Formats: sequence, C-alpha cells, structure tokens
Amino acid sequence: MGLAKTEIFTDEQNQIALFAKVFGNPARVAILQHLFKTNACICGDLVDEIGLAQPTISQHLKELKHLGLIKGNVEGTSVCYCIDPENWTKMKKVMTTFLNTDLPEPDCC
Amino acid sequence: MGLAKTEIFTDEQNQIALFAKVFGNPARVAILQHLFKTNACICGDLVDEIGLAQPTISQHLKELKHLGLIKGNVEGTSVCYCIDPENWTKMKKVMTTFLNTDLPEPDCC
DNA sequence: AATATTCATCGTAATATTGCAATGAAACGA
DNA sequence: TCGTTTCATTGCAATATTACGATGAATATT
Repeated sequence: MGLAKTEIFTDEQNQIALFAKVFGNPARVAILQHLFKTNACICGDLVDEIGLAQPTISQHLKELKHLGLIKGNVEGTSVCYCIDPENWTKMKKVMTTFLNTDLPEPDCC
Repeated sequence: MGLAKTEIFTDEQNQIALFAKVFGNPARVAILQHLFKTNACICGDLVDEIGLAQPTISQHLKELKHLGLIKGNVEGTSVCYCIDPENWTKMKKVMTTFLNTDLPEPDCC
C-alpha cells in the first residue's frame, strides 16, 4: 500500500493529515522557521543555512508551495520565498482547532 | 534514502516533525478525535468506527502510544485506550508555539 | 477442558518519502 | 556572446509507510 485510505475519512481529517504531513520533516520546519525569522524573503540562502543539497531544498520548497503555505517570487536569477499569510492563518485555524479539543477526563488509564 | 537527516536540525525542529508525522495520517487523526469524543476510553470499537482492519488500527494505536499521546489499559480481553492528558498538553505547547510564530510582513511575494 | 473473543505481532505487497548527482533553463555580467 | 549564477527538474537508490491476512497470546465463557 503506502497510501492512506482517504475515502474513509472526513475532509477535515484528511486536511489535518495533509497539513501535518508537510510539517513531518525537520527540513521543512527549518525552512519555515527561517522564513519567519528573516521576514524579508529568502532564496538560496536556505541551502547555506540548512545543510542540505540544493535539489533537496528545492523539492521541499515545492511541497510547501504546493500546499500554499509559501509563495515564490522570481527576481532575476534568484527566487524569493516567503510565508503566505492568508493560507498560513487558515492552516493554523484548522490545526489549532484539532489540537485544542477539550481534554476529557480519562475513565480508565 | 527515505529518512530525514535529523543530526542537522535542532531538537525542537525534530520534535515538531515527530509530532506532526504522527498526525500525518487521517486514520490516526480519526482515532484521536474518537478518543476525545468518547471520553470513556475505547478499544476495538475503533475498528468498527473507522473502516480499517484490526491490525491496521492496532498498529496506529502503537505509534500513538509510542509517542506518549495515548495510554492503553488492559481490561480482561479488551484493551482500553485514552488520551494521555499530560503529554498531549506538552505536545500542544510545542506545536502551537511553532504555529503561532508571528507572521512577518512579506517583503516581496 | 474446549471454544470464543479481543488484541498484538509477523510477514508481505504496494507505494511514498528522502536526499543527491547530473542536467536544464533562465537571467545576469563581462 | 560566453560564461556564471541561481534555481528547477529528472532519475535514482535507500528506506519508510500503509494496509492487510495469517497467526499467536491472553482472558473470558460455556
């Protein structure tokens, strides 16, 4: 298999899983944190900052972009990336709603 | 490869990635949501609720347990699972800190 | 004791993910 | 124009993930 049975689950559950999956790699977390830190957008500095090869970073950026969490802007030969505030906020809403579910009183464990 | 170069990243980044990875499958999201809903703990009802085979559910429960997000309690032939409130709170803190990073004013895109 | 129920574990097939070297494509500078 | 820089894409090898059938272990029921 290797792929989840998404038909079985609600849109919300699948959406949470999709967002979470993109955070499930430390390189992508590092990229996002760096984009947050340098509110000026970044390009190939990420390759220097993070210790991964350029194609690897490029691939991670592609996934983040595909989910809409970042935007890319071509500036001559270099490309400038930054957080997409709107989509980030939407994602945050979905994730925090899930994370903030009220903790029930455990009945057994 | 297939595995992330964790040595390169900070503990925080790796921890975020580990937590996120466990949410990166809709089945595990569904399991957790069900455990939240029925604050009484659940066992094999999850197999009926979610449409996956028993070994599959069992494997997902194992991963959630391994991360400490849920606890299991043997009661006769059945096993009762529930959220681990302490670890859930700890996880929530890590994740929300990451998600709530202040949005910078985008400079380019 | 024999059977049934409940869950975990093992083994396996199909697919996904991660990371990189090699190569392209586009824009810039000399 | 020619080389340089910057980034994307392709192709690949190693490993991880997902889901399931078959089986096992433990307790309960009869």
